[in-house]
Amino acid sequence: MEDVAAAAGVSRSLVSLVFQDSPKVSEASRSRVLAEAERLGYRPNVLARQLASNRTRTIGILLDDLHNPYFADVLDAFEAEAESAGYRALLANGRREGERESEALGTFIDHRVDGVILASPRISDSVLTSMSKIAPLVCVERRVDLPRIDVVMHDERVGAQLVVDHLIALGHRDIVHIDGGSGAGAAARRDWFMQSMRDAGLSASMRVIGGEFTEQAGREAAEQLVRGAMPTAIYCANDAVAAGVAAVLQREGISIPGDVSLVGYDDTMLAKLDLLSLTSVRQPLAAMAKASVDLINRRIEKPRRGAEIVDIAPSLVTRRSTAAPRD
Amino acid sequence: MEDVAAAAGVSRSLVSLVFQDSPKVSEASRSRVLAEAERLGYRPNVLARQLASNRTRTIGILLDDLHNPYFADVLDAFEAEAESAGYRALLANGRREGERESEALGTFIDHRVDGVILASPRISDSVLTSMSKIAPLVCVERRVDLPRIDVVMHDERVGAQLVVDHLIALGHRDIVHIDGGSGAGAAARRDWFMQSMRDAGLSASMRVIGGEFTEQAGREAAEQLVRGAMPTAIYCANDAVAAGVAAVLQREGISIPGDVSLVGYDDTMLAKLDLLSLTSVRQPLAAMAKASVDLINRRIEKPRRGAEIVDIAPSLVTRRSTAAPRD
DNA sequence: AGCGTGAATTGGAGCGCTCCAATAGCATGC
DNA sequence: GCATGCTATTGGAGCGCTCCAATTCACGCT
Repeated sequence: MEDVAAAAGVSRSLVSLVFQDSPKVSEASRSRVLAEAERLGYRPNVLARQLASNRTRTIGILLDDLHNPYFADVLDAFEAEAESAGYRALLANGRREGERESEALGTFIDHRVDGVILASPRISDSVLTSMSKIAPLVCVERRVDLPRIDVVMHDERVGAQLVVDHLIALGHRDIVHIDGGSGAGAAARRDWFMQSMRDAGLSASMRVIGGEFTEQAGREAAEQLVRGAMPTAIYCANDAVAAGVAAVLQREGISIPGDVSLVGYDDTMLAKLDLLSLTSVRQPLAAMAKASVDLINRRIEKPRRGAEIVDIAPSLVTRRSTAAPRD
Repeated sequence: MEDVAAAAGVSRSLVSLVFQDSPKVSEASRSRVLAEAERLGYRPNVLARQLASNRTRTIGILLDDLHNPYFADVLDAFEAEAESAGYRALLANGRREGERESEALGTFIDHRVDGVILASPRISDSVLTSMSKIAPLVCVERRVDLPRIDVVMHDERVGAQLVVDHLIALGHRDIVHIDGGSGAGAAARRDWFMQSMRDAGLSASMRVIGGEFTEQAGREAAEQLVRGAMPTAIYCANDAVAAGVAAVLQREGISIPGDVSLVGYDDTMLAKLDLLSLTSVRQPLAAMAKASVDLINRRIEKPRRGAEIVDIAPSLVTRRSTAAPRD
């Protein structure tokens, strides 16, 4: 920096201002400094800059599991939003363990991020509370109820409603839900399914099978159905479960959607696969990302604000896995 | 830090040494400092530490596309390896554009990472060359030939050999390869397939169809095959292509592996899907990660070392998509 | 000529740490 | 009683930047 300043015949401060895009630098000085910097191959040291300004313009994004294609979509949306709001995104991989997640959160704090977005975190409330005193935290898809922690959810009620309405409109009545067991959000998904069915006057023909958010769980549930009474439609807790179900049905020679309609959740890469072409609920990730970054910005401005909960409505993407039931 | 030092009755320097795990601190001082730090909630500022020490103990990992499940596997392996070698991993998402990748590489450099691992990068040689003067660079799965840039590859020759041997052992002779077009590594994959077929004396019955590394390309190639002469086995440039092929075959009522055997590449989540259960070549990611981090370490020690190329043999994972051809 | 104005520029303190050379403390050996 | 060699500590300069208050400068105005 010293060298650039000398070469351009200005002070170090002026060089600093140029690289901050300050409006109060004359055009002449600006271009001279820029030219010399280019010539000398100077790039500002981000570390020093962050240390001196006490602002990193960085948001930490903590993901649960990058193997789940859903989180790749989540990442994309959030990274894009952070970037367009002028932040750099730092990424960490929680690998489905609360312990590792807490650690990653600590790393974010150590790096003085301006805020952290936690996607479906498993971290304990006590860790969340203590961290929330240091940096703004936003929980996505987990409804925590803690003093200064904002929450962004997609609206499970709407999701269930969309699925049930779609299936009923096609003529289905005998619908099974394979749930996500004790996984995050599984209870809400199941409960709203039941509520929607009841509202439609179908409490008699609705069924729920216990599962998990995995392909394996989908296979097991499907085998159980194949041995017993098949419904005309199966609504799965997520796309992975639906993939497991599809595998078993195919092996058994049961056609989708000819014999049974299949619905997933999350609209991941799996649903888009032509082999599966799965009707699925698409979470409003872009809107959720926008809301999250907004909440962080607002909490930076006003740290003592009360916690907010934002709910955003999902949409249904219909594909070839759903159709009217036979006869 | 000042406060901790005062509370523990020692100097700032001593506190610094404690947090560096220096061996020359007495047990008494160490525990006193640690206790006070704990009590006061002190955590060292990573930024200041990195600035002062001029070492970040951080490796940048540049991925091409997190939507491709292959890269989720790559990330896992490399992150784990970096961590166990005492580095923190910084992640960036290139999103399949050389431009964005160059930018991300610039960000890494700005953050003074100790080294960068580039997975299948599309960056131009000139950018690579200039960046390699600032930080150690390792290219994974791209065979660049530049002065100080090390390369880690999995051995395409072995991969092709494994596939061809497996299919021949099952009794196949009429084998089609759907290639990756102009994608990274596609040429090598195709060429070694042809070489292996020739070596087996099957040049007459071998065929290659032009494609791309996408599901869409797989569908198109499959449609072409369905309309023309079907082989007894199809070897795809990657798993996504195989998924596309499988979708078309299923729709046409062509059974896998009854009528035709299918082989993929990369052994991603897709291959593991029960619906597909795809025989696929597994890249030795853990070994590749280890080699990469090693190369970075060695280049930090000896920056002017000549470029090295490391080749690592992959393995074949056989699943239900391959079997002996009909009669 | 003297003045006020606003824009452009500058000097220097400070961000929170590391690291080096210097110092303190203390048991040894003679 | 003193030099010697340790190890445990300390002071202070310095990492590369930002940011504030102060200064300079050119300009138009009375």
